[in-house]
Amino acid sequence: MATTPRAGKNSRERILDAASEIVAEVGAGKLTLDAVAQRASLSKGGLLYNFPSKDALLKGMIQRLIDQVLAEKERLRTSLAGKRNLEARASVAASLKLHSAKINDVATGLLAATAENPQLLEPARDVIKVEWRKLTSTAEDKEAAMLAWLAIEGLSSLEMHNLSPLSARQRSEVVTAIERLLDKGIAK
Amino acid sequence: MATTPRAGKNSRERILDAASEIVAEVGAGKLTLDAVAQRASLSKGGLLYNFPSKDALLKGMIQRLIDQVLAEKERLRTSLAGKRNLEARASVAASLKLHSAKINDVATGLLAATAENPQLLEPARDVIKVEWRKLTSTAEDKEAAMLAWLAIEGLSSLEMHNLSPLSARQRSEVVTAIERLLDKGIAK
DNA sequence: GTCTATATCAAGATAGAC
DNA sequence: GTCTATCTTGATATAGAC
Repeated sequence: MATTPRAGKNSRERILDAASEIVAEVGAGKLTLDAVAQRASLSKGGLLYNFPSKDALLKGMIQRLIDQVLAEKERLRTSLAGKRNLEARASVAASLKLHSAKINDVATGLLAATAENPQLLEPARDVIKVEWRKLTSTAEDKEAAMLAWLAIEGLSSLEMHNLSPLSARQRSEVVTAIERLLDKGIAK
Repeated sequence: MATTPRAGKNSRERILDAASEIVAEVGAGKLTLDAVAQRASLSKGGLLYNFPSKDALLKGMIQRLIDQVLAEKERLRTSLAGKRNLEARASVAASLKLHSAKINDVATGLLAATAENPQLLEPARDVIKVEWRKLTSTAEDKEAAMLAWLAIEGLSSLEMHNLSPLSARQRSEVVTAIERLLDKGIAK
């Protein structure tokens, strides 16, 4: 039903789609080669031809996810151009926008999957470092920008693990407060 | 070397210690019944007598961790008594204090371990909900308290996964900024 | 309450045909 | 490039003796 159309895609993309769907729907613990192969409508052998190991598959999934998030942030940065603490705003907006999307469930699962092999997170580390550097070096109010970014990070991490205690009302209060923080800063 | 003394403890505690050490040192992916039994100096059969399944073991680990964190927060709340936005401060202080401790590595690992069985996080969900309710209902400045708590949550989540891009300097700037936020609030 | 031995199973990976 | 069949391993869990 909610399955992405896969006709016309090459095997690699089809496999990545299938794997992401599994992670999003039933969690990384159920991400087996068998399951991926079945969902991508090909055999395990065919799967392993495209991704020679499970690690290679995870690596591919993570890279694609990173690319998607960066692209979204890029779009939002453009649409927010001219605002104060722009980079922080773009990050906040991207995080909020992606939250409701399937992509977030994938991220959650992948994060869990990296527990056995933290090295898989290396590309994410690099990206975060670069984006953070942009954020801190271009902010009009560095402290506000850092806090806003961290707060959104906290919110998103809690929601990822389904641990968020915020009511819908509180959540929107928080979003408003973050915007105000980015506008006005911390009181003197 | 850094092994906790285990003489005089009952099997249950010895097992929980051993399991926590494994998770902290080599990650949840290596938390096998064999490894735990060996480290706790007993057989796999003996282990399974105390915890009839791996899930039961994980459940025990998580509960003990929650108890430890709550106890730490309790102590800190007392020592901070009288300050503005007390609950938020106690959470922030507890999070910062626990960061350097072994307990944080255990938490990281356990979080990963819950990927296969999200239900294990249920007790954590409950505790977070209760603490959040205290925080929001007693805060002198609710918005500041919420943001401070979320920011610390974000920092701690990033550090858990070794994803934090903050330099040592920036980290202490952030801590200072959070304190200021709790003192003065967001600017009007 | 703890031990040894073993059953069972799931999953990643390989080999070679087509 | 994809398939089937098979190997191998590592892990949970059970059974029954001590």
